[in-house]
Amino acid sequence: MDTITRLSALLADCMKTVWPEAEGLPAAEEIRGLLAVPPDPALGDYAFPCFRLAKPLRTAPPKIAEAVCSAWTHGDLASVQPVNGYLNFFLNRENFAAETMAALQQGGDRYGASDLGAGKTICLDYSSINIAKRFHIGHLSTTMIGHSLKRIFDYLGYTTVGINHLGDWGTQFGKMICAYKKWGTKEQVEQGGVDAMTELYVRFHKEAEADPSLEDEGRAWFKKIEDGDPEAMEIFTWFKDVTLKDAAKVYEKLDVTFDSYAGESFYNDKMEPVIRELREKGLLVQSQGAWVVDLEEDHMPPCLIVKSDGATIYATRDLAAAIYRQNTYHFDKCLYVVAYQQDLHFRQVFRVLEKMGYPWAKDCVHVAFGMISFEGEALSTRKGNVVHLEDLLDQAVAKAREIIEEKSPNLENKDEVARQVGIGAVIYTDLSNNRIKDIDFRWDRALNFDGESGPYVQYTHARCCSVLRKAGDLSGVSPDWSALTDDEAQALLRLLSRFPDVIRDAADKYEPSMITRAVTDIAQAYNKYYYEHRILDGEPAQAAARVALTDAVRRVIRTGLWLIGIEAPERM
RNA sequence: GGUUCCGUAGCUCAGCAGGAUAGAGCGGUCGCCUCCUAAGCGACAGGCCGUGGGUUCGAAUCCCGCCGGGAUCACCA
Repeated sequence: MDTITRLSALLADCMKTVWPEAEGLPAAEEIRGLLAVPPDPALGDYAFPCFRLAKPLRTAPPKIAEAVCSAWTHGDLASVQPVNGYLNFFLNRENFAAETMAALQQGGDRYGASDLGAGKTICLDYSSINIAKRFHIGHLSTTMIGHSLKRIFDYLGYTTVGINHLGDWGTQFGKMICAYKKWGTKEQVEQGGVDAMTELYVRFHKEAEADPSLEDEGRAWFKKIEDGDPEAMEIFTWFKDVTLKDAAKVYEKLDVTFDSYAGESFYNDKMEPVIRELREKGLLVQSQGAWVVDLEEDHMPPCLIVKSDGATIYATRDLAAAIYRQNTYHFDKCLYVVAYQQDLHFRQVFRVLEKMGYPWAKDCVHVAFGMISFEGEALSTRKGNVVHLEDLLDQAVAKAREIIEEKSPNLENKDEVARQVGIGAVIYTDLSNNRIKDIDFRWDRALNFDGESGPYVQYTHARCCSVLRKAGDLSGVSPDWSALTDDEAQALLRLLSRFPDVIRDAADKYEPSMITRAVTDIAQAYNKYYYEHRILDGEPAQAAARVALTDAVRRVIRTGLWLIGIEAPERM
């Protein structure tokens, strides 16, 4: 049991002793939640506000605080002082250090991991790229938030299923084939890849303005895809392969993987049963020539299921996909890491699932994130107002390489470290703010390696590694935890002790940025500690304690960075 | 207009199941490498927490109104 949990339990007992008859006293668990950190460390390490006890006990808060203080008998754990209605606890620092270090050492490389999610499955729908489109910065958030959440839930013992719900269906693919047949060559697409496909698509639209009959030809080609025409399928599948090969390069750089690439086309033959089911359940009504599910009682516009031309739409596919995922994976949660623009769409789809009588509809969650713009303007492929992710990653790596050349000319594996640092910087920026915040991409900010940044945290990790290399072997020395009773070490220990809670909070809120912030705080606290204290000098027992703390920081930073998808080089 | 999200330092943001004097980073000014990595550390400057009410012993945090901004409102995804 960690120190805070013990403190909470003892405080609950203590209050029960003082007021055996009282009702409405908080239980240990509740106390743990109410414990606060005082604004000034001089006031104590933890504080319990007594104000809400005033009513049940019919006593003024300062009196309550005094009564608890005089009954407190656990000075070995913490001393306590009454101040203005607060119980201010001063932890026994050596004890806190010893307990926290014990937990850290017991956790080892899996500190903060748990079996909380044992037997539970989480599906994550993220990245979900479109076929024939280049991977650009607008795809980074969904990719990295999803990837990070997958690692976080893995770490907490859940079974996770990462799904890249490919955007590989729709009339545009018919148009692309049409354009390819008219103006394209095999070599052109083989060599030009996705860019060549985009060119064909752009050309199609240009020519279609002059010759509207092209639109019909495009539609005809899409119909052929739907019907499984061999030639159409061959080209379509090929386009898909080329796109995925292109995306694979980026995924490899980011070290992002998926368990499934079942995209929209995968559900082509799975929508008919859904439509039938909706009809049987009496949910489908005809409106303006289309079939919809009315959601007026939910204050939402109707959910369109079948268009007036008889074709299905993305809501239909999302319904089919959700049902398929539940039947296949039996998920406990299905997370959709998709931009907030689609908020209404998901609310509609989830509501329709509920109306269909699926109790698991409530387990579908839209993990929404903010929009990305570029230097203040909306991203637009047509206007050329995009930054391709590969370019961004390459530039970040190049910048890292420059800095290494300047600061660590003797580093052995410069290219490898430049790759880790450059990509880490990009990912850190993406996962540093609450996901709902819009991001205005700016080159100067994306390539800033100072202050709160990926490289800063990685640097701190490398610094820990450096200290540990110089420490030599202290395994025979029993650490003297009283060497960790200073303010800086205690601040660091507090952050480290809270880290497992942070992981759980991040999972509860689907918020990787909480991890980003936690590792940043730990890095800051360590850098401060590093400047205030000599780690390797002094008595062996003291050095052993400080080295152990350094090793704990190293491991926690490494774990934290891993959870957000960033590597931790040992030198930089 | 309906729905929904957001508004905290010049900029980017933490803090929001209410708690003591609102915190970081960037940018600015000024310090710190005979000592474990200066991609670091410290100091200074910078705030009616959009605004007006309400609830409360206590509100940046909860509720309501208003102002400002984003997103969205069926045959694209």
